[in-house]
Amino acid sequence: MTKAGKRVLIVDDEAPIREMIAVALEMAGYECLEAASVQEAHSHIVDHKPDMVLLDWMLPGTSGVEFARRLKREDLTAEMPIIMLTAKGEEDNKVQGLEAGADDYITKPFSPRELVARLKAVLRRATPQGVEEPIEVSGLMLDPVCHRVTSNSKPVEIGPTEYRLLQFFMTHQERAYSRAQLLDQVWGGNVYVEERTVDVHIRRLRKALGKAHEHLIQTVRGTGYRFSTKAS
Amino acid sequence: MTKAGKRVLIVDDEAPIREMIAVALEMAGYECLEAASVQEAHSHIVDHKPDMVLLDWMLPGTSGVEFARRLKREDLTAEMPIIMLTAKGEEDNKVQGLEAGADDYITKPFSPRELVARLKAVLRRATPQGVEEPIEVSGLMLDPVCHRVTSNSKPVEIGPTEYRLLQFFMTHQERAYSRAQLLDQVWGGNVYVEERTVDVHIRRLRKALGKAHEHLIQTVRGTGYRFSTKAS
DNA sequence: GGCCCCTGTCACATCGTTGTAACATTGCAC
DNA sequence: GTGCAATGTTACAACGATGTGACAGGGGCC
Repeated sequence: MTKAGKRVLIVDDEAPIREMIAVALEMAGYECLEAASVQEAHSHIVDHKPDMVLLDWMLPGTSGVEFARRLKREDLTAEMPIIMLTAKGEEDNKVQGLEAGADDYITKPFSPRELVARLKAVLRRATPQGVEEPIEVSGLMLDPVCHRVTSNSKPVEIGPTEYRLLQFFMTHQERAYSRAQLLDQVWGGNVYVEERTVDVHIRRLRKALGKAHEHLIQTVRGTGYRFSTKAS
Repeated sequence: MTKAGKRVLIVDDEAPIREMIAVALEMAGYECLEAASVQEAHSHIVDHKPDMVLLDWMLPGTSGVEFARRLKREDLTAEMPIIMLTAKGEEDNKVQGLEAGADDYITKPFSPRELVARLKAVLRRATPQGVEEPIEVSGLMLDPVCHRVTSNSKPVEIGPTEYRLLQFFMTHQERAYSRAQLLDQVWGGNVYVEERTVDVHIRRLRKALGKAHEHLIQTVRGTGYRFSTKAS
């Protein structure tokens, strides 16, 4: 859900440059949107809600800085990180760019590696490290910060998928979910796996939780599964 | 200790620039020291133990880079964050500056806002100064003052990077960190290295700690690493 | 210059995880 | 009880993530 590529909007009026950037980013696992103009960029933003924007300094019509400023002013987009791209020699613009609210600033030419590294850094800082509180249910505890699960204080060994599954259940208790819903929420929307795979992971999770807590994961016959403290 | 403004030492031979920076920083709640030369800077450092140094590239006598290198080499000042200031067009020096041990790098002209932002970022990353107590965990001890690590009283030979990595872990126990976060915190946000590099240094650290303590550094599959005394 | 240490990266080895299929069991409808 | 569908359980091969050793470049030191 989070690890699955973030969406990056590339705004540049030169198609080859956009393309080059897009290729680099896609290889790094990002999903790319491209826009040649401010107008196009804006509609992309509205339609697809990208996680961040790569914005060229030079754009036909409204300039990049101006656009950045506008994005930062609107509530909807104020939190969206922006990296500005500029040709070498326009160094003076740097200050303007950062003051317009850009989160970082890259001078062309740049290596794909540098781009990806900076992009990662910016995304990392922008992603609110929400105050992740541990969740505890009758002796079963999941601590997102430590990335650890304990059953009556004893550590529980589970793989990443089981961890996400359990986390989802513990944050959505008492409600039944179909296998399809679980695949959506835990695996991520755009993967194709058999629904029966869910059963197997449920089994693994139950086994890992042991007799002490396996009953918390209940089968809802004909529908799916439910995490509940009440007896079924 | 933290709430009260941090002390920042400004080293630049041009008084007006020092003044401008000082005003900006004081408005942001920092306490400023000024030095026009390396000698003056050095005595300020000895006398007042600033929390960080803003260092101009061009200085009479010893150059800024050289001074930075010297600071990083001496135990007393090795942990002190440095931000280098440079005039426009000396972009190439950037690499030199960072390699000399600077934590960040700002090109003149810069906005006060940028300066304060970067300074905050660097300070945030910096290990909390002040009373540097040795940290001890089940026979593994790290003494920041002596810059030394011992495992059951036997000295542990590690390089600078492994030392910083271990120090970070020991001051942030139990919590899981991604490779990206470790790069941010231990390497500094402005270097671009492969994430797998973290694995290699983890390996070197584990090897150096030996069987007695290597288990303290735990792999969190699919996520990163964690320093913990509890079994995984 | 020559030596040594540290660093970042690569290639390869190893290990854990994952999805699927095959088979066993359960529960429900009749 | 019988039959059928849904679910539980196990085994396994492929894949991805991590461990590991080796290497080249750079800088400090003499």
